[in-house]
Amino acid sequence: MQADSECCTPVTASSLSRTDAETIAADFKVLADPTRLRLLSLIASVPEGEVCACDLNEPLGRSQATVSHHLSQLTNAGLITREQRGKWAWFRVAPERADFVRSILGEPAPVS
Amino acid sequence: MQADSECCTPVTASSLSRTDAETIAADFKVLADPTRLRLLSLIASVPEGEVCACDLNEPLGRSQATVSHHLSQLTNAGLITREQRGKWAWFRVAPERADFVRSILGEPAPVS
DNA sequence: CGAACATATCGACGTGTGTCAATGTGTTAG
DNA sequence: CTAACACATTGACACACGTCGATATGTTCG
Repeated sequence: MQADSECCTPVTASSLSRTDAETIAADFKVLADPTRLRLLSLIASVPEGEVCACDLNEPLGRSQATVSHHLSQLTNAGLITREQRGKWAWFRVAPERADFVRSILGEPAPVS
Repeated sequence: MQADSECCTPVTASSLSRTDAETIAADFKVLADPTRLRLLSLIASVPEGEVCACDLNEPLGRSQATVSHHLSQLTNAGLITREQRGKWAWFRVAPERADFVRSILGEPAPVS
């Protein structure tokens, strides 16, 4: 792995396990899509705190099926919550994640 | 887009632009891969502060080509820096990003 | 120069995923 | 009950991307 000169350091220190890395990567993967970020931004920006899915299709320019798919992903990740009310589904940013979501949508670089 | 009942809120508030969303998503995409996270973790965990690429192939269990590819992505994203020293390439966590990187690798959920 | 080595790049492959049209499920209105 | 509507699910498709073997680039040493 190395020749004979003064290279290298052993890398003995503890690092992420395969499973931990996969868990963290999965969390980031949810945020790594522009449509999902805009969806999250739309939900977070509404003053009432909640939006029904019927108002999310048009501003995103995506089909109803695609928006529904992304809403599921965001819900499964625990970033938003879903509440069925009559024939409409209402979404809001998960309270525990509100600060995190706000910090993400603020600046170009993640968290910074 | 809606029937006649009391649904829905206009969603007039400002949200992410398409280009902003793409920029942020690209940043997260770099962090959304287990191998890249473990690579970042290895570099961040070495006490000397820098590691040469020759010590990163074996602990990751990936080919030299794959590790090199991921190192390029992390470098392009500004998360690590690369310094050619002789025939070896040395990598360290970018100083400006050190706090951010540490916060990521600490807990299962991103930033929390 | 030429050999040995470290790293980057290339080409190819398999898999994952964002997208949509079509269809299914459940709710409300008449 | 039936029609209309809101939303979820399915199947298919295109494309992005992680991965590797092979090869290219660049460095050191004799």
